[in-house]
Amino acid sequence: MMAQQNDKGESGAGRLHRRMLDAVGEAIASGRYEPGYRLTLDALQREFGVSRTVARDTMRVLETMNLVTSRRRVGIVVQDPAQWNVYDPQLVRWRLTSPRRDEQYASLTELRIAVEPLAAAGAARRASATQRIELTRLAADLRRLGESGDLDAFLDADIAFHRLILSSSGNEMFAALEGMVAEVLTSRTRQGRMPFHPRDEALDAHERAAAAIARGDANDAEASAREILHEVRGALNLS
Amino acid sequence: MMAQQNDKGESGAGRLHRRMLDAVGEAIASGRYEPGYRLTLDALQREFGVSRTVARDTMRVLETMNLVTSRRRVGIVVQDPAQWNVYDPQLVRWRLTSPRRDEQYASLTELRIAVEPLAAAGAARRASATQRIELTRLAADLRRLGESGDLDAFLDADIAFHRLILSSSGNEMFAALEGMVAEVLTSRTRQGRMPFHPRDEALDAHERAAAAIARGDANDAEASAREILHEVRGALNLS
DNA sequence: CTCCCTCAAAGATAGCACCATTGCGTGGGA
DNA sequence: TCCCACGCAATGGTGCTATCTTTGAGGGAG
Repeated sequence: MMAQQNDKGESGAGRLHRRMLDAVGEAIASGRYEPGYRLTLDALQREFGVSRTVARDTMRVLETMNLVTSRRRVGIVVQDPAQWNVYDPQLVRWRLTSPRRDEQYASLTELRIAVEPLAAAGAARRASATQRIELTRLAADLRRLGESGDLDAFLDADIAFHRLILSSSGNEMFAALEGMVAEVLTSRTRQGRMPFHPRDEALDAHERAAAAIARGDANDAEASAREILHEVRGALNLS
Repeated sequence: MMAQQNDKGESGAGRLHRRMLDAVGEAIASGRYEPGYRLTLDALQREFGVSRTVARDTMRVLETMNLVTSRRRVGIVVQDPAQWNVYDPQLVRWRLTSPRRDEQYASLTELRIAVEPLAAAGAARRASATQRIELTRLAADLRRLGESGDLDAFLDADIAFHRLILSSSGNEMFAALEGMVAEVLTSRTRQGRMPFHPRDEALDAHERAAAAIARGDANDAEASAREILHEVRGALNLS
């Protein structure tokens, strides 16, 4: 009867609950809604001009990410960051586009340093034949693109290289970090945060890692991956 | 008209959507609903005797975990495991109580091996004074309980020890793995999967790690943590 | 006769409004 | 001080409309 004043009129059309989710999620992730801040469904549906259904769905999703808890009579309470489900890719994205992006970047980089060497070792043991070949090809591409100076193409190849190591590691927990690594690498280049001129050592290490994985040498693969990440280490204020 | 035959009658009362979530989530995680299997809201609300609202909420949550996608006209489709949000603690739990628990256990253990050494190094740099003291105390407890043979108490202390390292690492991505580590350690003991008689080397390594963290020696902390995890490595069929 | 294109109907989610129930925190009264 | 009633806010339910998109039927062209 007098329902839809908003869904078709908006550019986004469908997925209007996605817009609300992004808005609220980003607000919490960025700290604009502090821990302890109380929301109510009523306020939310008025603020976003949506129905109770959509507001409820949205809050339910944020609840499973542990961004909020909802209790009767008290409302929807923003939780302490320590409780958050920080591996949720959506939350990672929100945090990477917020003022606190630097913390997030540092944490993710440290996680990369932890995971990628073992992922490389796993790949050396468990990658398929085609994955090994593809990895070798990508290492060669990296060499070529690095020397040609095409940073965008280099970034793409670099992402593909690291993704492939993770996904062929045979460990789905590692593979699930694909998107995170892509995000971090992209962010690194885009921001010039880590002045980016691929050094010979790095290119060598990529090739050595690819070769080690190709011939199934887990130890060397792990060591080479560690070397790849060595320069990254400098970006964090540790060691 | 024929609505609530179940919510009050059940012991759980409130959170009836939690029960449905667990049921469907566990079914998907265990592979009982294979990738590509199509659910519909109608079928779900009939199967679980819930209303559309609850069914929708539930599916929305599963959707943000990437366990399913819901497309118009086609229904709700179970996604490929590669897409799953495997770091969601809820999903971890479902997978650990499913027939495929062994894969999950192996993956998580490998992740521990990757993360804990770096977490220990981080703790050596960034732990608070009280955390360092507590860690030393826990290491001593472990020695005592290990020698006394009280496996349950040992498990509790072991969990506390590893949790504390993760949470004092200063990296919230590491800290978020607390629950996972607790789950893995518990599972290890409960199943006798890894025959558990704390060896002297392990107890020594725990004490060395605690001492290294206490005095801020990141390198030694990392090495000691690696040593702690060394015996765990044998449980996986790698290296 | 067959193939392809178009278009309409069907089936399913997306979303809305409104309603009853249930916890539970707070403040007023004994 | 303690207890209880009141009201707020979430939980869960019902029925409806809008919209999308798949699928299949029908018709025209080769």
